[in-house]
Amino acid sequence: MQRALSVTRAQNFPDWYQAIVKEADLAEASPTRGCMIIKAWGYGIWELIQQEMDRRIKATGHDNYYFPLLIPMGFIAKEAEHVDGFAKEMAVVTHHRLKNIDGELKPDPEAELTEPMIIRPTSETIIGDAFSRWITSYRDLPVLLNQWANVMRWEMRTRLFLRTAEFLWQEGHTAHASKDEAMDETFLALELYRAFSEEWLAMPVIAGEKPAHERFPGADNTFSIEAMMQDGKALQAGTSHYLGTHFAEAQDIRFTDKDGERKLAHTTSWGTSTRMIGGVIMTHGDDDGLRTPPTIAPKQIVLIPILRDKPEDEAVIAYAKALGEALRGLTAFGLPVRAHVDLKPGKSADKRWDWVRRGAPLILEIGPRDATNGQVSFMRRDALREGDKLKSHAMARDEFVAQAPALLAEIQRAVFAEAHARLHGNIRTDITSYHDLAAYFGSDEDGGGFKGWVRAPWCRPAGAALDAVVEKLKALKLTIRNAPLDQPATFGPCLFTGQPGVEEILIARAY
RNA sequence: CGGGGUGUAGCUCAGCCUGGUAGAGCGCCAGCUUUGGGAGCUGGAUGUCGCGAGUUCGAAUCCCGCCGCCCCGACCA
Repeated sequence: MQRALSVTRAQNFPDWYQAIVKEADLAEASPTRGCMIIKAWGYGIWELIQQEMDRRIKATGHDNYYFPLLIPMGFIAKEAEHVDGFAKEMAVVTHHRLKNIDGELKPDPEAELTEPMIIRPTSETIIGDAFSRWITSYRDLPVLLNQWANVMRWEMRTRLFLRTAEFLWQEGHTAHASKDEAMDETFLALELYRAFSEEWLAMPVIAGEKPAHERFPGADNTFSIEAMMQDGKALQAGTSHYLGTHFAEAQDIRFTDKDGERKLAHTTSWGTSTRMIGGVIMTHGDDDGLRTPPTIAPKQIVLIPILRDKPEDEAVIAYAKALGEALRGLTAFGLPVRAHVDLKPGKSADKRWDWVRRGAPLILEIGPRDATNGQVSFMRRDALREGDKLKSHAMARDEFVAQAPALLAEIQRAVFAEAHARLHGNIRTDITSYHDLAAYFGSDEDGGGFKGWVRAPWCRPAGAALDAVVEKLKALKLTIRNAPLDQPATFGPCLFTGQPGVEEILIARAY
């Protein structure tokens, strides 16, 4: 069977991922190492993610701010764990002028900065500095802010959307009078991400707390949402941190409480990034390209007029334009329907495959017969084929217009249901020992195939005992993703030690 | 940053071992044919062979250095 992509998932999942990013016109590598050029379809998806995420962030009482890209180097040094976590991947700005030296353009040695700047890898330090000036009284709290920005981390190995040196994200930063309040905020953000991911990206996730060794540098608690990709690997799609008073101590974020005492503020931070697009690709993509969930499809309904250089072309174009106009007058997911008439010159078959690869949810092919009979021929991208053939539906024009929002909602439900079944059908709870874990994940060489996740109790060891567990998992290329928020009342024995378990964790291969 | 691979037309790649005029398929352009679905025929255009230095009468090919990308590892809130 001829597929719209050059590689199938079964042949080679990483190659398939690269093919879809390129062939669905999402992004490409740039001349700048590790950084990507996000193209129209990919950036359009990001804008729709931003729009709805921003709405939800504001609806929970946060305001947007903007802080500088460059951070004085001294700032990053203030919180010890934070430095350790980020020092290795920092881009540093050291000069403010170039000079032509012997025909070569070089940083001017005479223009070296007295204090180098780092390009923000995250903004805790520069926002903490502002907090220390803004917060003096309990009346100033809580501070609830968010920032949309680009950040840079000098990653050793990059993959488009999943891990790039520069990426786009939102970072929420808040300061509170008490630990309880800050913890509530941390969970609020986590729940916002869970709901957003499932409702808007149609990407089911499991929210939980990261184990100690996976915490954000400088956090007391780190929580994540984890999604399952079609190869069984886990993808961390959002994180939320309770930072305790670490940054408050390091940056002197103090306030006078009602009782007249000077107290340290409790801070949080939380973020989601363009990485979510990578998650959407590996959740909803198929061998014909992306199946973009209608909520985030830059064009939800694409109309392709079938033209043949004949007089009747004009009527076909007029019919398609009028239909597009009618569709744009509708509302879906609380927003105007995004319908597009593709009038670019070119063969209609090529145009159709372009939209199949990008994953426009509804693809309409409007020919002379449709125009004459007042009909619509359309394909649902989520259920593109019947057997080897493309499945085309026919419907009266007015009925289609009446049905379009419901169809989009149905597609959204369908892609979510598929992903939901995959996630919840592939978490094994019957693996109770490291031996069984190794038997399950260790059998790769004999063609292993799809491996899901394992959910099992553990005794939550610390120190050297935790290191030993991490090593054992590493031998199987496994990581602990998180301890899901919903925990049972009682626990079986620890998967690793056989001692009494204290919580259940998810174990998986991960991106 | 370590090990391996790789870089030749817009894309996928051959040519490199054994130095001697830069190739194929797809795509692109033109013409004709076709027309409810990834069309056919004919003709055409397109290359600093990743970059730099070297050996040679002559380098895509051999030597050295550098860079990008891919895989594995390390690293990765």
